[in-house]
Amino acid sequence: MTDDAMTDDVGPKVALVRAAARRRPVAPGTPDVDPVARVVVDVGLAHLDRPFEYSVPSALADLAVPGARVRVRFAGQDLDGFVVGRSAVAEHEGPLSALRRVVSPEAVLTPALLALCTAVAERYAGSLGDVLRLAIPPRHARAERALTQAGAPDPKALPAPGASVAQAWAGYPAGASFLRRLAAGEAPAASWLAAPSVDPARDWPTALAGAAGTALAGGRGAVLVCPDHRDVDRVDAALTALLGPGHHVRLSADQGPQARYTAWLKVLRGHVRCVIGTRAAAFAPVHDLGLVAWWDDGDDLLGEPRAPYPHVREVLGIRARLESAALLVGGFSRTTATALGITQGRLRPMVARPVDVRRQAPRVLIAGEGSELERDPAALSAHLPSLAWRAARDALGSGPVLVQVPRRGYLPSLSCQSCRAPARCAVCHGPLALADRDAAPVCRWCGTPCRDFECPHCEGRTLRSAVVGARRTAEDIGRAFPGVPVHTSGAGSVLSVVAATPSLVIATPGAEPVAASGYAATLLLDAWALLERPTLDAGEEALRRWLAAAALTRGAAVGGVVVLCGGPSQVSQVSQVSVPPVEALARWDPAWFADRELQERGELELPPTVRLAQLVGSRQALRRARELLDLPSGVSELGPLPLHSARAAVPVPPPSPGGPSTVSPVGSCGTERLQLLLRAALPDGPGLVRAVRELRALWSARKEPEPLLLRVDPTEGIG
DNA sequence: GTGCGAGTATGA
DNA sequence: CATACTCGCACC
Repeated sequence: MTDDAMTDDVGPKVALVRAAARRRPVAPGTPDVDPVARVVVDVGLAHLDRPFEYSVPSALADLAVPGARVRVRFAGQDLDGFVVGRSAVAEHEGPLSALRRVVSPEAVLTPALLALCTAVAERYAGSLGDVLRLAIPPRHARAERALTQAGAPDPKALPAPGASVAQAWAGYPAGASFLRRLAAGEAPAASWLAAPSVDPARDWPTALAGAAGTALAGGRGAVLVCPDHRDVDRVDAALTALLGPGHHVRLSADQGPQARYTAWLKVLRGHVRCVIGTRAAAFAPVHDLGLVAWWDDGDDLLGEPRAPYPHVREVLGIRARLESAALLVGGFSRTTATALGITQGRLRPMVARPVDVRRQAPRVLIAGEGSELERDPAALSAHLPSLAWRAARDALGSGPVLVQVPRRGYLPSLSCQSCRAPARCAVCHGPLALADRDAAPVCRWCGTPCRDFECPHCEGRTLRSAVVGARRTAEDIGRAFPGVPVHTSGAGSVLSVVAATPSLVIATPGAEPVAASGYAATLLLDAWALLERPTLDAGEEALRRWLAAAALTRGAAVGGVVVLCGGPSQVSQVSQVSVPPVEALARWDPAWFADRELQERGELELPPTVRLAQLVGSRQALRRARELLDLPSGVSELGPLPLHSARAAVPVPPPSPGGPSTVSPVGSCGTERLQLLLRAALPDGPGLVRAVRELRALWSARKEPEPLLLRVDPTEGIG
């Protein structure tokens, strides 16, 4: 920092700064052009989340372009940052340090990306630095060099979106006008409920690719996001089929650093304008963006697990607005968040004709209605209702049968044999689970093995499995259908496709392989297990998973059948009562369910009809947080309550005699973590989020000793 | 977070 | 009066 540039240029006041900042360094090596750089420094402190000014040594004048990665001295350490602007004069009164190094002159933080990341940080009360880390992949110098040497590719001729796109969207009356407006450079926004189709010319990946192709043909770019890489594979293939190679790139977490950065650079440099990828692809710096689209809004993989936890829905929604792009959210089901967009007039519904849905959707049967007393020994041994067993047996004559099981692993969840209460850890009251067939049960929260179980309610000492998991089911079902090949797909080994020949495919939700020309039948097991999850979205999530599996099944017109097992209707008295997710599946009417669910959320003042913010910490931390919080009017406080109260259906028994000191804290279970929820009506949401952001800055500036977690739009602990 | 200066405590 | 330490705040 011995640079003389630093002393020279702290001069006249700032009136002309804005005009001067617009000039670009023209003559290489000219030292006096915009010698001040505004730098967003990655200092992990909330109250320092703003640009700082540095002097630009003349040797770096041409390299330190807006968007470049740099290294700067900050508070005695070398930190990474991005140049976000250059100017002739500093606004900062004191002396400036010099940029230490330009890591790469590649302008990775484009103005559009900066605007997007700033808006996302604001929306989630997070820091810009955190969002930039999600948006910009780590630099890979070799990829940068290799791509530079390769040079920009010749723009290949784009095939005009022809009959194939029209065909993929033919089943949707609103499709033609959406595509027309998209092609014309407008910004339509739609919630697309895909009709199930096992016809590759009309399936959802082809339709999505067609929408992207339409944006490209209109001279604009497209960003497509899918929850996982298998969905990305399908859309990737559909894009290649439609556009040929070279017009799109893929950006997904399963790529290596070099492949990922190469693909990202191709987008940044404008070599391609179409991206298909997993959630981080929502930030891909596509030029002239014309379309943002994502698939399966309800999949929790679209929620970023790192701070500030932005959801693809919000990122792409903000982005469509900032860049005037069309927006398309697709799925076999519709989330309440998307249904809200429709009622607010932000989204237009795009659905198939009822007659097409009826033909293309499988027939849905609810096991337990009517013939439940009839028992088959083979069905019994497979733990299947006989209706399901017979459906599978019949279907195996003509193709593969999918069996969806809601939980992974072997006997995953345990309860008391005598009173059926969920078995809980003696240390922290987390749920007990069997990881292996032979090992002792283990707490899923703190990992403590449980050697001698004693039920706090009935003093029973025996455990039973509450839900039969995937591996167990595969063994049982395999025995029930001797001679039929059995495939499993789930955590660890996920299959993407299975052949059209008869086989049994046991899969956990989200891991169902696609069967060429569709499954002949699909069994959905343990419906209760999904429905009774004590989370806000249990019904929505159950229906989403059922529809996703059912959509891989042949249409009713060609004998496709889905059997829902272990659902509420298996208790025949309950079948009279409407269980909305079950009814929505049977009628294949996700729109009805979403509307109904949204209305219920509205009546109960639950998200997405209100804005929630969550504070998590010790009792002292929350007390202090409330002192520092400057809440606008209209925000209500709920709690503080123990964080896991929703999941801990069992009351917490008193600590064993001998005092709390004998119970050693294990993991996070030892410290008492409470949550305080802040709730605001949607119009007051920005005020709530601003208050949370200010609290975060204060907490950091005051060096509060206790940790405090702040989260806007929490997903856990709000059941 | 780190570095530093002001202010305060401690001891020869 | 010199040195050791804490506290508070700026960090460009």
